[in-house]
Amino acid sequence: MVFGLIDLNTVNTDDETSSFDSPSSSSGNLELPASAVCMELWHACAGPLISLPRKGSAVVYFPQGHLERISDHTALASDLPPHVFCRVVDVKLHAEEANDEVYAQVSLVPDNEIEQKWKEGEIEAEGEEEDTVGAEKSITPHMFCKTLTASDTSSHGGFSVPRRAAEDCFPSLDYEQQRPSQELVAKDLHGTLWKFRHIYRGQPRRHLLTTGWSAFVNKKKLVSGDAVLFLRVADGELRLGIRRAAQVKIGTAFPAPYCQQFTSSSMASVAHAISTRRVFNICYNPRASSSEIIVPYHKFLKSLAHSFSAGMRFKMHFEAEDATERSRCSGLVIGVSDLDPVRWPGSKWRCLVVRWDDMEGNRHTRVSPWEIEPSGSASGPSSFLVPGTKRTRGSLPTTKPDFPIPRDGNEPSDFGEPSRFQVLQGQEIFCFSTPHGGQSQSQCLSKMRCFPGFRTSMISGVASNIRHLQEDSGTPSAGTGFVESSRFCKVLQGQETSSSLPYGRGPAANQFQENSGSVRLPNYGSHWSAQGQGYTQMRHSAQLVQESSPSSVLLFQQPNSPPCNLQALHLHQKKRETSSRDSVDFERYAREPFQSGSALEDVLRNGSSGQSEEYNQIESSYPRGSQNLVSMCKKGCMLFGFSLIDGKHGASKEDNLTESTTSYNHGTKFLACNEEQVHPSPPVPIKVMSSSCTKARDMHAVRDVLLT
Amino acid sequence: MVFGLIDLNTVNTDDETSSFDSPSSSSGNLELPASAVCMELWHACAGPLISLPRKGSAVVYFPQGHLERISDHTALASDLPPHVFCRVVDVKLHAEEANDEVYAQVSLVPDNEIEQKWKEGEIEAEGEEEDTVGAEKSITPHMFCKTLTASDTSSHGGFSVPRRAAEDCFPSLDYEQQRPSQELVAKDLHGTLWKFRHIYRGQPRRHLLTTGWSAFVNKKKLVSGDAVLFLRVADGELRLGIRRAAQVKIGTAFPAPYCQQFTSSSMASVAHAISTRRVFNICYNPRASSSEIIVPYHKFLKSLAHSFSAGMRFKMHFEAEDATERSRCSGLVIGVSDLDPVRWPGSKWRCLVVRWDDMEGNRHTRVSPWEIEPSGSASGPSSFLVPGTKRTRGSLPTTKPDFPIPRDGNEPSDFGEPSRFQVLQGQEIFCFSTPHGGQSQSQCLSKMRCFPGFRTSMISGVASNIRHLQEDSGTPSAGTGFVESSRFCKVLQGQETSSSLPYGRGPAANQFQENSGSVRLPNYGSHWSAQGQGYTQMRHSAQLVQESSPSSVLLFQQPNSPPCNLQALHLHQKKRETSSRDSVDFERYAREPFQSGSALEDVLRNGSSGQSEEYNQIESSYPRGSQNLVSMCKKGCMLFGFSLIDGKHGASKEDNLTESTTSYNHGTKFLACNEEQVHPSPPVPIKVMSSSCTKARDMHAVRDVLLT
DNA sequence: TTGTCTCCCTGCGGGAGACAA
DNA sequence: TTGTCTCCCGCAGGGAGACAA
Repeated sequence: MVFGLIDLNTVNTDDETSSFDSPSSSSGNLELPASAVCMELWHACAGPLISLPRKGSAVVYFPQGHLERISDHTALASDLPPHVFCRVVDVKLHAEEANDEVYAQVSLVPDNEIEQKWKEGEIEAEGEEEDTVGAEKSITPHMFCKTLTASDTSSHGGFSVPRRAAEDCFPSLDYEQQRPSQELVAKDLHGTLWKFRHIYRGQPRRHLLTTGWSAFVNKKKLVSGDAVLFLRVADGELRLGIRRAAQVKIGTAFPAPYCQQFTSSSMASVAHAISTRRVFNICYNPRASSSEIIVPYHKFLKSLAHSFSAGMRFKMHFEAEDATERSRCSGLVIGVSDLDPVRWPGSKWRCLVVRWDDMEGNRHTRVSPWEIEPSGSASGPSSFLVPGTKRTRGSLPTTKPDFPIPRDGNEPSDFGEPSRFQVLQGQEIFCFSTPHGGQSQSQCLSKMRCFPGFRTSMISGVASNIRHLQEDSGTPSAGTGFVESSRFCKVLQGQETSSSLPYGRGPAANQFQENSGSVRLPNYGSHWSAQGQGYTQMRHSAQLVQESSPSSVLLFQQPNSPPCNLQALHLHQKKRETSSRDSVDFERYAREPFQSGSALEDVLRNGSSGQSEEYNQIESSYPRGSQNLVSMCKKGCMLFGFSLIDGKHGASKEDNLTESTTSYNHGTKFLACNEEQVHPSPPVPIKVMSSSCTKARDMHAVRDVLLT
Repeated sequence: MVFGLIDLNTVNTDDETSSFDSPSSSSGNLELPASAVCMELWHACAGPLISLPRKGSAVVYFPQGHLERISDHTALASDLPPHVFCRVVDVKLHAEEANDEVYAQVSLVPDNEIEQKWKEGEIEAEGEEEDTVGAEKSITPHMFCKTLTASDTSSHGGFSVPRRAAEDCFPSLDYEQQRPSQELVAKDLHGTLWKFRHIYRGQPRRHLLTTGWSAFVNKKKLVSGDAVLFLRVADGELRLGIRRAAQVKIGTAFPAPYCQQFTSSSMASVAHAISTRRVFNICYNPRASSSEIIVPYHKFLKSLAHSFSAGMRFKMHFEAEDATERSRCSGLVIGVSDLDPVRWPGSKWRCLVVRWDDMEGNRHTRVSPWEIEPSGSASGPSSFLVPGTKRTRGSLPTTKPDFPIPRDGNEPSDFGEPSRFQVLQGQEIFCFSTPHGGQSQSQCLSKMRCFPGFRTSMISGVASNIRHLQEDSGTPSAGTGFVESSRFCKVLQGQETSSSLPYGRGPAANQFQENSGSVRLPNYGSHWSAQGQGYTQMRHSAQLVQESSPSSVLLFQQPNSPPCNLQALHLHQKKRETSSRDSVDFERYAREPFQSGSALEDVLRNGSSGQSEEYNQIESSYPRGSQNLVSMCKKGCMLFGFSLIDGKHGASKEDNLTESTTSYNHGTKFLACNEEQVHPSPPVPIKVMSSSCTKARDMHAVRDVLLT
């Protein structure tokens, strides 16, 4: 049940027609095999940008890129083809002992069949439909992630726990006492237990972790800007993970020993395995932002559907270390040629010579086709970006399809379709509502790859067929299928929740078209659904802008996009009170994705028929913190005191209707901020930290010396 | 010059006839090649028990033992012979980064010639004469080693520097000041610099290291019982090493990464190298006490000269971790058989099945012939132990030489003949003066292997030919040639010095025979010499006994053994004031070892003609701390307030003459204590530390976790 | 609601002499 | 001479409410 999934602005809701009988446990028939580390925690730590190939899916492995990654360019791989078509045999989740960095070990086996298809130019989707959202399970609803503030990491005092997070994730305290406190025990990725004193004190009262917190910060070498995440798994156990800020990635200081094993030392064995068509392993660091050397086959295929030529403008989702770079990742293709015509003739790896619009970043002057998205007036994405434009099955999104396009169909990304815990982060959706063509659109779209839930739900509002939704999801313009997945939990900063609400398609679609200037953008990523939604409330536009404090934890809510998940949860809560608390049958969604007549479709069909009265009906049934939730919603979706319709930060619905361009700018701004949530890296507080907490830093330096 | 070699009870003196023109630098044509670590420091850290094969010498390598050492007993080595005859190609000195443990990488190459000789039963000494004491150089006279007390390692206060040590090793302070202090910078094995504040304060005044000391203790994870050693090398630079107590060997917690490389992972490559007769490397940990898998060829040969049979009693120098086990290492041979008749037929490795007299220790029930020394009434050693018995060249020390004995000649141990910094530790010498036969003798002799200087000088007093000295040195009874070498510096605990005094042979030999009940035992290890000695003083017996404090640092002085080195130094000081302070030409000794008519022989001839008036003449010329030295000697060789003739701990000369048995018991006791100097491991202070310094220990635990 | 600040207070530990072995 | 003890004192840092954003 979604009982515990309640969080601040987005709510996990279930389709009432789906079966919720199976309890949600932390194990199950998971797609990824049980590994050394807790899977939910792994995904929580990996963050929403993670893109993991699925077991059983078809991918392309680029030895050239692999050799590029490891410094040894002299390594032999001469007899390897530039593109090795593989089947993913296994994906194992791991975490570095030294720095808690998560990584995955991907086992690949060369697949002649895929290669054959590739050579024959055959377009195939090879029944990956079932694989897309399939087999995902094990929700971990009680979770929060908070970027550490300077106070959190200072040596004076402990960790300030967001109230809702504490109430959601921690055992409840006896508030009758003068200073309620308890001991929390949380297990990290390595199974290490950490004890904290959780106390509720201060004037005004707040939740704090005191004793034990400092030790944790020091041991983990956390600095302000890093993020910690707590999650309560099914049996009530607490898990504890960290996400380091991009700048101070210790991974560079401590080269991952296990990862290293797969990157540097075993290139020869990889080559040998490929030549003998045996299984080989590749290390996959989801937080490393280098070009991936494993790309889903269909993404690879689709990227080549474009005709890249000099002069073509493009956008790139540039996952730089510095999150701020993210909003400037457009460029111009100035040539198409082999990177290494001698050793890798015909390789698509970085076959495009590009010039970036801004020359600040020391970016590669070469990119691979699948890394970028063409932009420009004539580019394909606009074909479905125009509101109301219904795309039909088989229509090609690109204008110049000089390469066979994969057949339409339910072909989602192999790299983990957003499945759950997607949160409403609607601002970038304004691209859809404000098609300014070319660059702006593409810029938006490229950003959207982080939030596939939005895209999907967006499309669900446009297309009349669920399958079209999937189809569109696979269009290059929508991220070339390489959707960064928060497979299990896109844990969001601060008060954000871990699930989302699918958006109904019928009335919603109409509404969407009617209000072509504004888009209601419910979160959709996890394919959860809610039958009823407080739709009236949803239409309140709201936006939270990250304020001056860079490490503040805020939710970004698109103006005019309905922050309905809260209500939807309430609604669902009301309707499914009898279900077990933590059980949500995602598996069923996985097995029956987007089938007409399925439970999910029912939700989609009815989702947008929000009834505020339903919301009112259920507000009393909310178990904990319901007063706050209700008051928030009554105040126009206040989030932690911020009104979601606050004119200061958000635009009213009317504003957006008339000032879509302004809204778009908001959207642009948002994206940078949102990226910062993922890579919490405010420069200022980090600097403050390094000066105000010299002692702790010194200790870290000492440890660094010791460890190296 | 030996100017700076002065220390408390033993003195480095030079033969006045030798050339002292070449300054003693820390480099030179050293036998061991310059390696990553400071050689003097390495040897200082390795301690006096170290036995390193010499470059160029012939050794026997036992793959069987190698496989035994590494846990992988399934490793292939089936095609290797049990005895691999090798030539030592190189010896490289290293130190573990993690724990400062010293080790050596010995490069061996299979040598057909040696093998051929072995197969033909040929006895050879193959010109190793020159190699024995050859090429040793680079004295590092200013050095001291102190076992850390609880106070030294406590968090309150610093390190109490023994006065003499401070005066000898550290730059002198301006004692005019109220609290004289200076900054010391010392370099450890890895080249890391450590800064300490050296202050002379307190009432009464004492030398202390304060600021910086705690950091050093914590970084190195020192506990009370560990020992630190400072040495001042030629250019005045300070070196800083540590010797950990045996019990808390961190080496077990941190398996030596580099060492590991040579023990576990490369057995296959070793086998391959041997089969192709190429160079291979073996890790050699001088402080690990397991049976050595590399044994000098001549030692191997001589050990097989004995006819081992069931019922034979033996003694074994048991280098257990726990030093206290050292005095009970006798046993009975109960069988001779192959350890592994299938895989290693005919192997001498642990071919003797033994039963130990005490069954406490979990010792091997099998030993190798070269590990033990036969004992019993009929055993050979007594043949030259009887005072006055002159052995002639070619006489066999063993009674049943069923194996060809190596030809007589100047064939010292390949494993580092004691060269310098041997200190007078005469107690075990009483074996010679009190021959009780069999077991007692052998026990003494086996102990003597630690102090080959004594043996050599002892013999020099007996034999009329220098070459006989070497010959005797090679007899099995005198340590089977496997002499633990303090090649460069046997750094002694506390106030002990780092050089020794050769003992004249002519008059000394006479004297020796005259006073058959007591032996004057000047230190001899470094082949330094003094022409004149305050011999009257020397004959004062003195002994320091380790008092109740287990970590106290004391010198053990045999009653009735003359602590003459002090005076000898004074004498020499007087005579050679014009020489440069730190220059001692050891090289010349190395080039001309024991040649008749050489400078050294002159010394030996005249050494015992001590003149107390000479001592009196020079006392005023001693540069620093001379008053103390003089007063000490005048008081009957007081050492730090302990009278060397104190009846409480030592026996007077007369006592020893009439109570040699008692003296022998003293000797037995001494040896255990001396071992403790090498492996300073008092259990009590360590326990105290772990309770009183919990914080520091916790930090270590943290680091352990981080480092593993 | 929560980030930051300041204040309080404890305890660690460095540094000194006292004292005794 | 030096190991141990105790005392002094500075300071790091944990923990609390105040205050404001």
